[in-house]
Amino acid sequence: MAGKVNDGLRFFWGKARPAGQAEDVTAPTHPLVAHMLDVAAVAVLWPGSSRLGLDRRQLGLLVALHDMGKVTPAFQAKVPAHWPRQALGPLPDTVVDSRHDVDGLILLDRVCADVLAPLFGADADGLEWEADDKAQLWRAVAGHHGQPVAIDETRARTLGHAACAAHARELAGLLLDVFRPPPIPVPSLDQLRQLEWQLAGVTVVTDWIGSRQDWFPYVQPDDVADAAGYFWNHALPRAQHALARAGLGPVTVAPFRGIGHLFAHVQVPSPVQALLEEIALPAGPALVVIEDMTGSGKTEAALVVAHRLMASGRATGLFVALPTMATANAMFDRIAAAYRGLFQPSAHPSLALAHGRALLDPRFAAVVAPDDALDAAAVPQARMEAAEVSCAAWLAGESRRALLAQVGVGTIDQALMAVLPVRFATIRQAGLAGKVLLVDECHAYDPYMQAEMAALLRFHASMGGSAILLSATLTKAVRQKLVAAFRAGLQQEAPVSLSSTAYPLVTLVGCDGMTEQPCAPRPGLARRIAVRQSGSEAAVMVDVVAAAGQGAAVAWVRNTVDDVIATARALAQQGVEAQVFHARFAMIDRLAIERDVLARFGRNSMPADRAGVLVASQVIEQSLDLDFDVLCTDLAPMDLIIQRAGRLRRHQRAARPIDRDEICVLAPAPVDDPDPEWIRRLLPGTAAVYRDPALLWRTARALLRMGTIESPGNVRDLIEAAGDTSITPEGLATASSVATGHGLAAHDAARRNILHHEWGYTPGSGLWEPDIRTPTRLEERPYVTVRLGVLRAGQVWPWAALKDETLAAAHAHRRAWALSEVSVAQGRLASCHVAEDAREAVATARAGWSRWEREADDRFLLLLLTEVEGGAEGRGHNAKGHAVVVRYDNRYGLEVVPAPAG
DNA sequence: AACAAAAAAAAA
Repeated sequence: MAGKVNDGLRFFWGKARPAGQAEDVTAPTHPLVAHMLDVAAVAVLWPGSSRLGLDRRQLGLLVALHDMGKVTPAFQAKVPAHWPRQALGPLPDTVVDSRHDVDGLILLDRVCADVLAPLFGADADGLEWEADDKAQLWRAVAGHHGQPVAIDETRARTLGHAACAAHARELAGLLLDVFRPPPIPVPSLDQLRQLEWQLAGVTVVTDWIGSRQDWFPYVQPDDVADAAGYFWNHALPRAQHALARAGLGPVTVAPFRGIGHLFAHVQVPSPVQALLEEIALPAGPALVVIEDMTGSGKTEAALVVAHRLMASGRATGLFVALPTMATANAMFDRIAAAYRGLFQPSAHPSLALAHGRALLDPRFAAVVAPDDALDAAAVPQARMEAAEVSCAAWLAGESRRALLAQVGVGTIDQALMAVLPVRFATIRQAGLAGKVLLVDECHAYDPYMQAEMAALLRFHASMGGSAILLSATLTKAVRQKLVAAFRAGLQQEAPVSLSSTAYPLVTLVGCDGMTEQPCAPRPGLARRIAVRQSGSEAAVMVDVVAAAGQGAAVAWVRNTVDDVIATARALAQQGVEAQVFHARFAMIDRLAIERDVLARFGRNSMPADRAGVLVASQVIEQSLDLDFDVLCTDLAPMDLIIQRAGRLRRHQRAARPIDRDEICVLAPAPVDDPDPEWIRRLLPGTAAVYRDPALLWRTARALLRMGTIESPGNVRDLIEAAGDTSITPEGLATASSVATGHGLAAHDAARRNILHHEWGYTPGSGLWEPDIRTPTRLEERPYVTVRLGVLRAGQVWPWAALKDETLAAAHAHRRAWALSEVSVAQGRLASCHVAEDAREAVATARAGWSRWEREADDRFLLLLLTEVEGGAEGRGHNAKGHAVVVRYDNRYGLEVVPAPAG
């Protein structure tokens, strides 16, 4: 009879309740066979599985086999009380320890090879599966612990003769009998690579879902005596339920009916929006690059393309990637308002925010439904309809799972980790597979991240995915590189060369080539800003003071925090109380300043409040919608100067105290033959932050020559002129080439780190070593996270809890500490001093932190502050071991100064 | 000699 479990097999356990968990469940363990079938059932029903191109019976069998390694004594002895003596006799005194994922691969690939042979077919010419190719499928299902596994030949010889070999063969035969799959045809190499990566992802996703005890209650060994019966009558119904609860039930995409159906507020589409509503998209996976001015409605235009790609069956969901958590949070709000329009009204797609701090965002936390809320049967109809935006708790709980939601918004890092050899990269791949990958602000990346981006586009295209890139302007070189990466993923090695310098511009890329489509700018958005160079700090200071005297809204963007603070102090001496804004504040204070700055200088600011000076670091460069009458800035690379200039006269205003379309750039004169000290003499900090002085020099020179920044008129020319490395003055050549070298090294480092799709899911596809942590961003120098605390009544309180009482509650603990953080260069502060009598209180406070934060005590510092006039003070040591005083001032932020002697 | 902002970090 089909699917009858041989006597002993049902006693093998697959899951055991962790010690200490409630005993109110019927069984202490879950049979191995049951767990295998649970997970297989989830795989068969998971909508994402359809992309694999496998028959459900084939998929079910492959995924069921993922835990084959658990038949070994090594695994069964892990909980001696559950040792299956009915099958294996008494528990031996010693059992060799071994990993069940590695053992699983050996059992599948070697021990059970002949039993499982019927799964593999031959093609029309009688050509059969290569042994190595079969091994890849086994690797995909066996390597379900986050990274690919290799066969250990010594272990393979041992296992081949072990008693459990017979059990493994029986188990394989049993599962084969449950699923009775038709043979899988011989794949092309390309198909195989796609299949193995995707299979690896599906196995992990479904194993995570199928391992939830509350969705798959433990059963008794006798319940799996009829394995096929268990699969059909228990596993499948539970899997369907589980998928709905996880927020991964099937959803249907709505047909595209025009931009107005997605965004009620769009009455008249902008030219780029109108173009993208109509333009013919290339067949198959497509890359669409949209370059247009800020304020032109690029995001809406991108969602139009995304919807069209989805509606034409090329994708089932969307992931929006942004450069920062703050921009991701803001985008989450915008997408939340529109995403339901992508799907049929009856569908309940999940929308998730994916980044390290997602659950600290109150807007996301508010839409996280309890586990059962998405279970259609359990939720009253009224509530279903009311739930405009929702995300299952299971998805929301963790960033890797959040990527699985039908619509996701998050940091680019979350997507980049899909192409890095980090644990469970495959689940991130599974999350992105079948989605439109929308990358916003895609110019904002350094060489390391650019190389990762290229790798991501290539991998995504290899998996059949489409992508949309948004930017104000890309250099041609970057656009070329990203286009080439996508085409490489489509196996199109023939180079295409970009020619258009039009702006705005839409670039369309597909299997059959590339087209560039110029586009008109949105009417009324054109800008022309004059650029005035100022050669000394003092002169800028005079201008700022004068403008403040006239009641203007003035901003000075400085390149270092120390300069920001020093400038604000100098202004104060002249009677001008400037507001200070940079990132060296505790998060709670930074957010408060941000709110204040937005109220004063934002879109809805009142003329009476606007008079005043803001001295800020790069924090106001992007994403904050600020508007100043007068804008000064330290010299910076061209794209950043253009970004900063966008903060001048950004909004329509009736009257301005100073009414001039002009920015002032503090920069040394771009003389023809600058000496090596050219930038450092005037702006030493700037030289350290922006390492290529030639880039700064070309920026200053181009600005001076053109005299204006005109959008859309000359921004492309300005950026290309600043990036033209063929013009590098001799005096700056050395420093410039050092900087270029750093960039190349970073680029190379990324290329060494990334995963190679074409090598398949093997240990060799990347640096998978467990002790290597591959970062998504390179850190040029180490930073520590300083958490500010205050000792009161023998207890350490997070700084934030003193500022906001609601954060003092126990449940707000995590949030309170996160809001009390400041990031400081380790060179300045490496350790904090804790007085003898505060030691216990500090230890108690740290004990409440997450394991990661607790254990990395050289990276997560707790600084005890004592209140002093105007702020607070603490003590510590810098990286050289010198004693320092940390001053925290409510207006100026955190400063580290040498401790007074003695 | 001098240094922005930015992200990540537990398993099935």
